[in-house]
Amino acid sequence: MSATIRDIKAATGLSLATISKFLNGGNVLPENRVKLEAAIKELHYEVNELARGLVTNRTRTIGVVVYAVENTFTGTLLKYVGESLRRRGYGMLICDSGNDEEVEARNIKFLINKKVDGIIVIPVSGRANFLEPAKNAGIPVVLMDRNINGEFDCIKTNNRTASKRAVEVLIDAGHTAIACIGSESEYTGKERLLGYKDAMEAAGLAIRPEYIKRGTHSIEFGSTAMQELLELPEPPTAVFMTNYEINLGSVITLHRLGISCPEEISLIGFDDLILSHIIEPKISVMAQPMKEMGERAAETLLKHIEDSDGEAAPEEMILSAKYIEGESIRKI
Amino acid sequence: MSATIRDIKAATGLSLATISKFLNGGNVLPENRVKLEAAIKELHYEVNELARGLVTNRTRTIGVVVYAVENTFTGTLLKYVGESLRRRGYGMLICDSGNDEEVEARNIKFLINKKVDGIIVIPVSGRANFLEPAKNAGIPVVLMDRNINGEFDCIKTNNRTASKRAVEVLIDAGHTAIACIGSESEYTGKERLLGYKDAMEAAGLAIRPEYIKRGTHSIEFGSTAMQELLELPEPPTAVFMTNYEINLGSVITLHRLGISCPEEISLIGFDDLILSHIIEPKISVMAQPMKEMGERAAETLLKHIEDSDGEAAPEEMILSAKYIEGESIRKI
DNA sequence: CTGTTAGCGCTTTCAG
DNA sequence: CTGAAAGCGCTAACAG
Repeated sequence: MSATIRDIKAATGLSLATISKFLNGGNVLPENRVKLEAAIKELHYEVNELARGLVTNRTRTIGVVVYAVENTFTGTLLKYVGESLRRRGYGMLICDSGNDEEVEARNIKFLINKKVDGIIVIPVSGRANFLEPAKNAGIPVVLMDRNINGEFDCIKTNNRTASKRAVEVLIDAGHTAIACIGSESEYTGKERLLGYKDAMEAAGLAIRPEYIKRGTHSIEFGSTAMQELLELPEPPTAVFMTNYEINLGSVITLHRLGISCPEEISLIGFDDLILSHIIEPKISVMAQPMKEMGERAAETLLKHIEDSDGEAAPEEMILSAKYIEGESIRKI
Repeated sequence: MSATIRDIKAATGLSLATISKFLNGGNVLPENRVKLEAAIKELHYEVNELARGLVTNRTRTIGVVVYAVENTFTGTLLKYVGESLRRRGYGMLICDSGNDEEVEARNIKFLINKKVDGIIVIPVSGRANFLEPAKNAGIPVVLMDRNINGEFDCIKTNNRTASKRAVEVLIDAGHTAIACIGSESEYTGKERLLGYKDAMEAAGLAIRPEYIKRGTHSIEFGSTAMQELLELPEPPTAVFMTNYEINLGSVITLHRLGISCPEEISLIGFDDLILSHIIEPKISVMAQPMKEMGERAAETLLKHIEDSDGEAAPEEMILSAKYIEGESIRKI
């Protein structure tokens, strides 16, 4: 169907080696350059990257595995990762795990078989064995957002510290009955809960078990957890919501029940994605530096690939989340 | 680095042909099957899809090019497309065009060079020449959401009819001063504006030029357009917002200016993505069948690939958007 | 059922 | 600067 280098050879009379050299930016005689350019245009020739990759053992393609593509957080990260990779001349092969660990494991194998030069993962959960095949194949891996066990490079934010800071904002506003809604299976959920406890303890406040809600990373859970908190005999006066989906779910419940924020309940959330700007009132949040995370992940991975620095010790890069003030916290 | 079929040969004593046959699901003697499985596990053998693709001329991979990955609409579509493809044994190679037509054109070439079996595109705009290379290479293409010029298969919704219906809902509620905010460069923007006009004309209502706002497909534009409408000497009593981003932008403005909906202004929007459920009040919308669109796109493309039906006439599949009632329309 | 052989389209020595 | 030849890892005849 499509033209090959042999068709170019037939059209120009040049040898395969010369054509290949030209395709890869090498020097050829001006007259040959003209002939080649004409033949390539004429025949709609495009390099077959399969063949090229087979011999060079490099595909200039990075696999990116995300736990859910439809998620705004991962979508935003993908955007920045993709931009960085493109700038460096790499393509991106995105795989969606659909929050399913089996699919995630298959995605990794798929990418290995496709001979990607490296893999970036925003993992579904905290189990790392699914990355074994990449390790065996010698393919560098960089994790984002959620760390696993220190075996791989990881770009993340100071989840625990930032969470402590978030809760301190509530405490500084005079709140003492502070609840926390978080995801239970993920790395970030665990870290952020620890930050919550850090702040409470540092302030000498009691941690009431009924104020800690843990469940899935979902709008649904955020919604029901908030409702349960409100139905307690002594509901909290402030809530720390530890991820974007929980921010959304919580706010849905408040709207549904007609509870006003910050008058009746104060909120602080995590992640400053578009929603935060549209919800009334504007929620105060700890914002993760999305662009920087994406860029750092791409750069770190490419450094490994291009320096092929064998077995460098895994690095953990921790970026700082920033406090963005909204109007969701009442001083008492 | 990784094991090849030759390593398996050395480990088992079998021939390349037998091993290949086994890898592709062929029958081998039970004892050989045992040997092969052991060797494969032992050596962490994984097929090199580059080599396989080179000889079979099929990669079982579909390229998907979207105008913006971080966009919830495309993310949702990607999710369903990906699920369908996986179910059929195909992988998905996602490329983000970042709303840039040059990047989009490069993405198509990238996918061709990677020898994908087919391409699904949610295009940036209405210019089709960027798909020429795919045509030349004989790679089937299916468009989603935005049609281009009838040269390719396309899965979309009844934008014009659905828009007419949306405006009729406003008219039926007694509104006559109805504005429309839409994107100007895209196929969907144009179609939806036509639907608006259809409804206005059918009802014998004047179409006031100052009530038609056209600009980019963005939250920013939705936001400023709504503001401009409100500042008119005679502001509209109802607004038809023709895409998701414009829904968001418009609502942000209302919130910022403290204008209440539906008391002071009535709204109807397009697309029922998560935001609609969190915004107060719940916006009435025309909802596109996201899952069906994704599935149909995948199925249509695979049919072309697997039947390799040469030059079948391009098909346009039109799905119906559904009216979802919210609380954003006041009867007058 | 198994083995031998040729070749997919490209890059890469190594000579010239 | 150019060319001839070998080979990346796999599949696909064809024989046996």
